[in-house]
Amino acid sequence: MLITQKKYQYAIRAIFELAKHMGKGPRKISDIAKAQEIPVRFLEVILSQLKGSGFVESKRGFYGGYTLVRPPNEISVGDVFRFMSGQYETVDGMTDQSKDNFSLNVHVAFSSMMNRAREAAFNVYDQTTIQNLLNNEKNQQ
Amino acid sequence: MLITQKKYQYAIRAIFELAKHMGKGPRKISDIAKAQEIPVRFLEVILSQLKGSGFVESKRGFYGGYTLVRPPNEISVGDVFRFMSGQYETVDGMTDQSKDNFSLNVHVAFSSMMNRAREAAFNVYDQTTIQNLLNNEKNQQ
DNA sequence: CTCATTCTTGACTAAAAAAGTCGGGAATTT
DNA sequence: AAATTCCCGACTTTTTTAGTCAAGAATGAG
Repeated sequence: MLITQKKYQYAIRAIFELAKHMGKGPRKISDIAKAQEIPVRFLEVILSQLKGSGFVESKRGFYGGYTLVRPPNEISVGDVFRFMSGQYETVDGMTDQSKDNFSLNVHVAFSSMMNRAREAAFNVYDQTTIQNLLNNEKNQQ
Repeated sequence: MLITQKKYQYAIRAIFELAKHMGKGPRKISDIAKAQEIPVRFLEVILSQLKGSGFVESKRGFYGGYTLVRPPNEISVGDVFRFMSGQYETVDGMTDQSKDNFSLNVHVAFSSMMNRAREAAFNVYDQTTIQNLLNNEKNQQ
């Protein structure tokens, strides 16, 4: 579960959209959905989760919508990904190693390598901020 | 689809097991399955696929089984992963960008970042050979 | 030759995760 | 009060991953 989830991408794109709208008041879910081609109902769920991250705030009613409450250069893709993955209630409490109980073999080396790979990927995510994404868009137009 | 699949781990562990057995003739599927705690039937499928990679060979009959045909230090985890992912017939032929047709925006920057993350992870996989895993096991015992 | 053994093939089923939907309710503003 | 918009939890659908199975074909032993 570490790269290709649509949900993660949607989360980034929603925040990206909010970043573009900063200073202009709250943005409606339906508008974000339209702009970024995300299924509205699904986006509701995602934004609702994102509130827990502290990156966004919401307001109901006529002039309601979502607002980005931290500067785009202080939010990295890694932050968002990390938050989103924390949202799944992983009930087990067991590591892969304790589950299959022959630890003194390939498992240790293997999972250490897996961890290093994961870190390498997150290194990239952490170095990319929402602001970077915004800049990149500008350069392309 | 890039990190946690059991199937990938099983593939590595099977090859690892064959590496340990090198020079002693073919190893039976059932033995590999027992040694590495992999469901036999599933392992059949995996090894069967792996034959296409050129890393292993098989032989039927009484003294049959699987053999590793390349030295463990010439097989990297990345090689195996790459081969295994190629095994899925990805029929589409479309990139993520051509699918959703608004390419001049966050998508470009996002997928470029995703690619870099993927490369960073594979960099780790490529640097780890089966021999490395063997050595690591020895050190721990 | 024939029989036990072992891999082979392709289709099949099961389980889990991801993606997406829905209805009704609760704030907020006009 | 009425329109608007987010909120919440449960639900359904789709996709992916994991695992199974039965019948067949090669191989070597006796």
